[in-house]
Amino acid sequence: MQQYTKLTEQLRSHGYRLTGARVQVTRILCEAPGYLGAYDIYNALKQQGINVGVASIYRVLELLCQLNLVQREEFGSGGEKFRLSQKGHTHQLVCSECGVAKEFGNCGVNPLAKDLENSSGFKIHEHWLRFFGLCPSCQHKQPL
Amino acid sequence: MQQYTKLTEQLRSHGYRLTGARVQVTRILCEAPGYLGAYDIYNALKQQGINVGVASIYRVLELLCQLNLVQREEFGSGGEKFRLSQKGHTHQLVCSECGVAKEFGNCGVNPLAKDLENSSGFKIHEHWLRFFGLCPSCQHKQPL
DNA sequence: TTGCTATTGATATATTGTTTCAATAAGGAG
DNA sequence: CTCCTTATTGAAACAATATATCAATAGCAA
Repeated sequence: MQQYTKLTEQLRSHGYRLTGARVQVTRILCEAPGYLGAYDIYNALKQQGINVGVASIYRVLELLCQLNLVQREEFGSGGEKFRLSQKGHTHQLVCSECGVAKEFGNCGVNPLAKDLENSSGFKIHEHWLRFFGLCPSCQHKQPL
Repeated sequence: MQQYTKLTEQLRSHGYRLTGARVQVTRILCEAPGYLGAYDIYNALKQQGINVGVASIYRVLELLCQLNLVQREEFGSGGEKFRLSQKGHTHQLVCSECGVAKEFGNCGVNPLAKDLENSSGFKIHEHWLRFFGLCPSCQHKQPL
């Protein structure tokens, strides 16, 4: 998992100790297909017999966010979600059930951005385009 | 405040009783300039000497959301925020410095949504388009 | 006014997030 | 490899937000 190695090296090279908590949280993030909440990570680790305090998980996530290695998001209820930083700006297709997120390519909103800059006086430097829905696998699950 | 009357009539015409809790929560929403959290409403009412249980506030908000009279959002930490429905779905121009948000009109991404449904198998039910930038006033402030 | 029942507030509980602090372990020095 | 410093940790207490339950209440139709 070269992604994982890259992250831990980033931590080291910024002078941070490579501790158990950091290693484990980073590993879970690398293994996850999409967004995870702090308590998702906590439970995943617990299930693997690894105990990392909730506070530490938040601390690691905060640190990884500061280093731009992880992105923090929130959508729907249930607090903030995290995942490995992706290249480029955010164009996502997010499953509102399981949190899986797929990126997609260009979106064609740049002309609109230009118009908005002119009409609003804002200096736009970023945009998100995000679709929410049910992924194929969640569509087939039984509703409880 | 005709907005307020419209909301209460909507409730009545859907067969819901016009109760104290519904009236008060609706009124606060009508008076507010922007987004409010459930506890913001709770405290606003308390300050006016009106007691409405937290549970009821959530119930009223849920109901108003179902009737599409209120929109639920979340940005930043601190849970969900609510405000009266605006026309159209969420297309915002957000100042990354001061948080001011301006809505803007239609965005033309629906064709893209269709394409994505076909190529991904997702069942899309919502989207966000959000631009981030510096609003005119923040452009003139000194950087710290 | 009365009676039915949708609706409520209180309460308990769950979930998410932050703070504090003594104990621990990472990793450089020797 | 061992010691030492101190960055980092986990536990626990706390705070804020959200939901479930249930007996009591208040809307509203008749």
